[in-house]
Amino acid sequence: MTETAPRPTLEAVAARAGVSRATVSRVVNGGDGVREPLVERVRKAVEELGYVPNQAARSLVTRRHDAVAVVVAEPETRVFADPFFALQLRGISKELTAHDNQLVLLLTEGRDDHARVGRYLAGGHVDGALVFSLHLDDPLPELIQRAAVPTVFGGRPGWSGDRQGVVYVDSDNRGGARDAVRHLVGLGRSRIAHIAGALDQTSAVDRLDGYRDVMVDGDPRLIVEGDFTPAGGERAMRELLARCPDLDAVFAANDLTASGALRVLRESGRRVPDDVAVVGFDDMLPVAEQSDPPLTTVRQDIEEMGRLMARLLLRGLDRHAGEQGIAAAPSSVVLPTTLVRRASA
Amino acid sequence: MTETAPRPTLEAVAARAGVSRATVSRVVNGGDGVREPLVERVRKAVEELGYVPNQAARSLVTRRHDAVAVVVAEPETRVFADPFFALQLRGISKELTAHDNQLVLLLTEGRDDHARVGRYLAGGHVDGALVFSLHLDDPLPELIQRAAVPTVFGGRPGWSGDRQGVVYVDSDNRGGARDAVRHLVGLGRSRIAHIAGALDQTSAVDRLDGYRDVMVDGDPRLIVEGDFTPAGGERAMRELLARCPDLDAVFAANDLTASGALRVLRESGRRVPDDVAVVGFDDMLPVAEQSDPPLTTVRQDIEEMGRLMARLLLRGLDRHAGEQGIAAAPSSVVLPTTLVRRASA
DNA sequence: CACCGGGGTGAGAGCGCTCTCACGAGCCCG
DNA sequence: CGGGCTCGTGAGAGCGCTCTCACCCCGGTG
Repeated sequence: MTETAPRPTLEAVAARAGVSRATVSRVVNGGDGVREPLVERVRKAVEELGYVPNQAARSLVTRRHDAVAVVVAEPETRVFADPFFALQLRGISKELTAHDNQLVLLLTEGRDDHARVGRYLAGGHVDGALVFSLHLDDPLPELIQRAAVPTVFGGRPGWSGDRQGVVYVDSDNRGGARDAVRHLVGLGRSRIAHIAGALDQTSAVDRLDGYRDVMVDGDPRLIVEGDFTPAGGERAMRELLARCPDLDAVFAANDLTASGALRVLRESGRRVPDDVAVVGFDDMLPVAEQSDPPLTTVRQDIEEMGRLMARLLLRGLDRHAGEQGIAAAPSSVVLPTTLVRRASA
Repeated sequence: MTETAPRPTLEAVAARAGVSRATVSRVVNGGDGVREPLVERVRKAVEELGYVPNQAARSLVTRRHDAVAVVVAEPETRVFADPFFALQLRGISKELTAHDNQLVLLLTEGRDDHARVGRYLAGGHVDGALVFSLHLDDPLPELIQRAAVPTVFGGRPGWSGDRQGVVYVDSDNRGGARDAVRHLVGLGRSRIAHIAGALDQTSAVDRLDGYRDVMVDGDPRLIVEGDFTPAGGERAMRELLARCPDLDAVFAANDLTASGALRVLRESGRRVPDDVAVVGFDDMLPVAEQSDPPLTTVRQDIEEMGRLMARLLLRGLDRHAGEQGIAAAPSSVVLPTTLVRRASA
């Protein structure tokens, strides 16, 4: 809690180096077109004075902030129940750092906050935004569209790819689900149930679709909606067992759900994987690896998703600045998933 | 990815409202000392134009940014293995938002990043910093001290409270550990082991101290160092069983460690809690609640810790600005913990 | 040898805001 | 009824930086 000392300005550096402000500015910003001896002198002065450019002054004229907002809709309790969020953030952070951009974190919590975020983005405090908006009825995308800030979404937004110019990064939820179910089929299972996630989220819908892709003409009673939580998994599993005691496999929408299902299966006296094989989704380590038995699941490279989101955004930002030809606007990316085989299936 | 429109300036609002820039500025910043009719006119103009102040221009003159950096040392894999980090962040975010401050997230990863963070903080881009630095040998605190930025630490910093002016928020790790061990004693256990956390972190040291507070003259062979991970818990538990097969209770440094211990105990044929009672720490829900049996553990109010850190920092910032009397510099806070009884002990 | 051109450098005008002052009303008091 | 007050308002000077432009000094050319 110390008082901040007065910091040297460009002017001061210029005086010390015996050059003009303009020259110092040039050196500080790359040094192109300045002759070597001068560059050296300026560098020395910068060093000696411990000069650090004033970002506010710079932004004022450049209209650039080298900062990106990351918006996370809080009601996503899921976001806090697993390391998903943290990993993604790490990927984003790495990429932003590599390009000298700052990360401004905006966590929202209810309607009022949405307005706040909208105002902030519209306020032009950041160059772009990375938004996690997984619910179908989320008002955030709307606000962002109005704020006219370059944006990349994490996860396919609810209103689908219809609106033009919408860029997102997502895992191949549908393909991953297909792989999971196919794996179960390959194991000789035929009565394969699915505990879906909360179906107001695209990831849940996509995983369900993937399941259906494989289980064409499957028994609809084998599908129950969960909510991505262990408790939801338990509830759904009980219902499934009541409905179809003959099921021999379960594909759960995520690992948390699977862990709940596992518990109920154990209670009911079923052996996993002997009687019922179980596959999860996410490969959320503390859960998947520690569960009993360890969970076969679908892994998505979460950190890479984050990194990619940032990369896409920055690329888009460059386009605005550089205008180097018609570098196509970045388009959405869907990352592949991989099946991780453990003991449960 | 849309182009940002040119935004109205103070000047424009002034023109529309038929007043001077100064008056608009006054209204925008609270409206004190401006007569009602004018306030109204200005408000209307602001509304109609959709005016949002340019933060860069404002910062340039006020030297305030209304932004706080949150620095998280990445090597803390622990930080990403549980919702700890996310919860703390949520608490911080809430508090900052309530005071119209932005949250700039700085994740570090190795030495280079430390320098980067040091430069950033020294650059005066933010008004203060909240730093999570849990390792004893962390160079970050040093850098921060040099950057002369008001700072509040999350968790007691390694070099202890000796340096004056250091403010931190921590859980009562020692007290919580005492409660845990006393609970085991109350259960009639006497051969109580402790699997410590990584002892280069103050939280681990404090929990160990708490254990020792109760187990005075305890068998030193009952203490093994872990590393806060399930794998570490397994390893430590094996060693403990080999050393002291007669142990009847385990206090683990955190829930993850406890979950590893639980698995080894099960393997070894011990029943929990009948043969060996187990207590964890953190009350990290997905682990503590889902483990088998559910874990008795020590809960800390993580979100509150975050909120408190932010509050302390903002208060310190105010002091610098307001100078309202000798409002004592904020001092460190240690939050109480509570024992949560479940099935494992 | 005068001229032109180009690259390196400096001067200066803002970017949008806050804040200090000076100023002009009103008001109270003598 | 005039002199001081206060309160409300406007004018204007920066905050520290970037960027355009003019200038100057070269070397190469006609």
